[in-house]
Amino acid sequence: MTLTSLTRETLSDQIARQLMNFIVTTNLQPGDLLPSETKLAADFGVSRSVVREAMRSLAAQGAIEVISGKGAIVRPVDDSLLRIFFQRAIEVGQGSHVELMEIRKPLEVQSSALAAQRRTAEEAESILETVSAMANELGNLEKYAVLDVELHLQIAAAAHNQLLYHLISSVRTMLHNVVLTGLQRRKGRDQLERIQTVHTAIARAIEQSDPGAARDAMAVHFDEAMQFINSTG
Amino acid sequence: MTLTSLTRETLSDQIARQLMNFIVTTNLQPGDLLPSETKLAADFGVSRSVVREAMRSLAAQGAIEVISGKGAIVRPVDDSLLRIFFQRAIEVGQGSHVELMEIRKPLEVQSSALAAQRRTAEEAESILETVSAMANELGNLEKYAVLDVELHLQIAAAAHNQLLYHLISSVRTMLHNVVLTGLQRRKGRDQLERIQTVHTAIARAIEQSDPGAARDAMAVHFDEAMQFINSTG
DNA sequence: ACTTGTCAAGCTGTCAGACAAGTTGACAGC
DNA sequence: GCTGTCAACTTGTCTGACAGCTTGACAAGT
Repeated sequence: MTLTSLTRETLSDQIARQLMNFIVTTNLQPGDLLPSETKLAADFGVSRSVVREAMRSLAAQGAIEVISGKGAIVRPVDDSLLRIFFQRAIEVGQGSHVELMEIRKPLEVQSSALAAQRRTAEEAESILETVSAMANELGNLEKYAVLDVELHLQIAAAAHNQLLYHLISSVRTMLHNVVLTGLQRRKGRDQLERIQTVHTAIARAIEQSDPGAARDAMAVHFDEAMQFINSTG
Repeated sequence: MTLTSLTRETLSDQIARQLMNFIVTTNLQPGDLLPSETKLAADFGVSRSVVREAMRSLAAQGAIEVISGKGAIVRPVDDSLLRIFFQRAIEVGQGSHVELMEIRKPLEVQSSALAAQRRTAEEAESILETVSAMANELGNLEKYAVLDVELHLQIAAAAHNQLLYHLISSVRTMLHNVVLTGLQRRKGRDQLERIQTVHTAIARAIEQSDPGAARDAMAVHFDEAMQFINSTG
């Protein structure tokens, strides 16, 4: 017989669970208002403190947002939880920016391949537009960086995989400074033009529904980016 | 001039942030005890309720664990936040098991390649041991499934990328039932032997420090797995 | 018709104080 | 050495209170 330490579930934990369940089963949509703390406390037969602590849990997990004087509204699923995870892991030294890049590469490669398979005509067009807009900003690093984010997210969106999108988006956010540094190291116009060439290849492969080519081009893109991030000095 | 809606930060949010900061800067390790709620309330000059709500936030994010009658201890970084994210995304219909598989594949492929580059001698050996242990359980699906999880996690550990490890571990947990179903569809002994062959190829490539071969073998493994998951009936 | 001022009702944020229940360590008794 | 008891400290929950914010209704003034 094996023994396992037992823990009574606290009231607020139970209520947090029930509230989450309530949101899902009654199909509450982002923006919808939850009952007030007083009412919930009465319904559950507990004090307001307990309900408040339950809501604090859900708010900390990004499931709801509590607005003072108004109430608690349901929040859409976004990448905030992922960002908290990555942030904390790095803070505590359980992860690094290099590790993030090692995750980001295969995800973006997959994103590129899926986009080539699933992109709508509109998505393909707007990706090509972004790439040509970037061609005009080779002299403006800041604008180029902004468009670069946009491009990668457009591709991720065209992959039509929301989990993948959130992952890429959150990892990208964490790496923002690293990417910028990498770009700055390639200040030379010829270097930026090389990036532009690869970007074009990716976009074209997606537009031509060629997953293999899209995958390869994105892989090249990341291998080259890695070089400039690692080149110290 | 652009206007932006402003929000006062609540006391508990401030305290949650400061507490997290305190944990990191004073280098508290998992298991270490935080000051008591009463003491913190006194130190911060606020009521105990506020401190409690702050701790509830951190507990919901898995940063600490509050034990009744004892105190709050620091928790190690694990994949609980990731699991909450995936769980919620799927509950709300913002994600699916297919999407999870599409994420899992590139991550495990990368994991396999990195493991081939970085595995220690001990890791290579224990991976090979697991594979040969699986060879003896071809008739026992349950045991085989348990060892399968172990193998993939051993490989992820050998990749020496903790973020990647947590991601793979959490995605795998979410897919547990799907994987089991996939295995059951391959009940035929010859089918399981095919899996075993590929597993062996992966392990051998890792042992021989051949990232390319490891990558390819893992990709094949997932492509074949996908077939049996998708084959309805 | 449209803005403005005011007010009441309801909500969240915070406080103080209380008691129950769990944990721990010290210590006496066997 | 083991056990039972007790005191000190901790978290869990409750109650009642008040400040500050949000919203909607409504009257007053243009």
